[in-house]
Amino acid sequence: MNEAGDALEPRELRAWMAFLAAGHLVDHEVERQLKRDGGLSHAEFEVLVRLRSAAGRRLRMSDLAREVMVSKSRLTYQVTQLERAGLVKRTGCPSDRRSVWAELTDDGAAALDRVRPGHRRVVREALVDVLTPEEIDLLGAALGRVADRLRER
Amino acid sequence: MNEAGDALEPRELRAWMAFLAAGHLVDHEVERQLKRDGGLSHAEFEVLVRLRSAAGRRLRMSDLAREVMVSKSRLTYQVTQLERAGLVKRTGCPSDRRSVWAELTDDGAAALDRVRPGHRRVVREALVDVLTPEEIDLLGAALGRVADRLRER
DNA sequence: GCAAGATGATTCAAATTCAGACCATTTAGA
DNA sequence: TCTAAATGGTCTGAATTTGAATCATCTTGC
Repeated sequence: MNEAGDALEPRELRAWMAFLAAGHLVDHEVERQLKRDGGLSHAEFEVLVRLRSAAGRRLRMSDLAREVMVSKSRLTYQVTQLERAGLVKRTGCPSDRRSVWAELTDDGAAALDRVRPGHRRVVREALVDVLTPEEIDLLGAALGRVADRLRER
Repeated sequence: MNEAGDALEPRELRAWMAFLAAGHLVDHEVERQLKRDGGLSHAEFEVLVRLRSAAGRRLRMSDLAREVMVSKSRLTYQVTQLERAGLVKRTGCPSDRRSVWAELTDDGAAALDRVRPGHRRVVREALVDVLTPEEIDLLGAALGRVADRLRER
């Protein structure tokens, strides 16, 4: 019934526009809180979060880039900034001398602790608390599938 | 049961991460297609889309900025680029001499026609076709509510 | 053991984005 | 009618992002 290039149906269009708008607006809130409470961009925050939960609090640059979904050159810049702020440090990896470990410092962990409560509050207020538990589950399942599909390419 | 700064429950966390990841990945696809097929960024494309559906194919800069959800200075830059490419033109507004109309040109409309089929295909393949009709509806309702809440601030 | 290609990361210049200052006009209020 | 505040846009310099080029190190296949 719908060819690939046809206009979206109203229901589809509504979903697409809501998806776009919610993405923009929520991210804007998140960005604002992180900047205000810790001087961090959202991407920088994500870097710290991933490092925190990694074994030995460290990851190789390219794995980190993959997880945070940023380009390699962008990550290089961000890690440089974080390093300058003392929140992360770089170490050479002995087994593969091409790669570089980015490692969370104690200051980095502390910075994370400082902003995380506010961050959670924003995620709650902007997204979680606005949805019913059923919606939460369905959102997780549906958008999880969307993300998985796009990752496996 | 949940205080504002507590960690998210697993179900909530899954939804939040899926929301983030899907946002990034879908936007990446959209960006890629628009750049490839028409040399447009997603934001530029949105500008053209809004102008197309506006009365007289034109909007004042600040209304446009509000609709596309970009800062005023960013829109100034983007419209300058689009104008340079001949897809949009600026006109002074006679009733309020502060404001400026951004108006879609015929070339702009043509450019839109050129990229739109591909754009729809991407939205279909990345999002719409991955979801059931029920999920589409629920996504529209739930995220529509999220967006509305954040807009009314 | 070695050349050719893959991989990990950085660098560079150009393009874009940001935040705030700024200018012109309009609106409201005394 | 004036003036202070609000609004609409642009501009500026600094920060960030992009994409291609580069460099060094691994891996493969011979």
